[in-house]
Amino acid sequence: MKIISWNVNSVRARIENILDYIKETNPDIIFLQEIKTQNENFPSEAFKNKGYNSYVFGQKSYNGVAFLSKTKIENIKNDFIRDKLKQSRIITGEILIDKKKTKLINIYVPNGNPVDTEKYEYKKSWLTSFIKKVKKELTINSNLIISGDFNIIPEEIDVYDFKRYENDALFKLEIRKKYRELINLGLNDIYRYFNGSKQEYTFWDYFAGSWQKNYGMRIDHFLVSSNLLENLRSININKKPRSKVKPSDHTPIELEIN
DNA sequence: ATGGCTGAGCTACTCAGA
Repeated sequence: MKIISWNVNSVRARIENILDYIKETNPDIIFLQEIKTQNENFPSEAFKNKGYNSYVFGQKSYNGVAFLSKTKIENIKNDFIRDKLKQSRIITGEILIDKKKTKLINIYVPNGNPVDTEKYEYKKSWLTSFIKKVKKELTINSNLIISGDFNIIPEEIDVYDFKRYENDALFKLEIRKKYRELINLGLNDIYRYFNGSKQEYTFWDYFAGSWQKNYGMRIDHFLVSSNLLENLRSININKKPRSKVKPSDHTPIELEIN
């Protein structure tokens, strides 16, 4: 099955692009982030018409995450961690992969900039709570797929010019160490797992011709527990949606697993 | 290069993103 993660930067502003993408790619499950709408305004009908169920944890104006899925996702929850600011940043559910009960965790990690503000503190405490909960989760379920917009550049090769980002909330060592902590729980960065030292990005700023100059960064990830490695087939960053008219600033990553 | 786009909410302009 094909599982996709995409920060769409508003599901309503992006609806045509998303429907085109679905038609071209035919994914089984999509993890959406930054839907920027409340549940009642989510375009569930448009997705229903294409054969997808919607599972939404929305919020007015900002944030918001959702699953789209051709088949039912069980045990949908939005209380994986207690969010101090009550922002809609995690939705979880369960599916079967190769008869293994697998937990899907769709996340939109706080950006954290500027670093000398409470926004940065929020990102750190959010990540600390998240790591703690993932660790606990792994004691009861060894089949996890965590994906979404992590707002973390894991290593120097994951950004066009790392020196520019050394004091940025996406690349500060303190934040990258949180990512490593997560990995060290027994999770695998699947893009790296398949691609060695290849340099590809999932995000390009709207301004200053970042896309045209390929001034990007890899901040959207798939982390998969070791127990599921044998089921992985491929991973792909699909740059096509970023090249279209009225694009999101992020592009989808596509995981093939069965 | 701490903001030069973009979106939401709203109908003038702020907040947020990365």
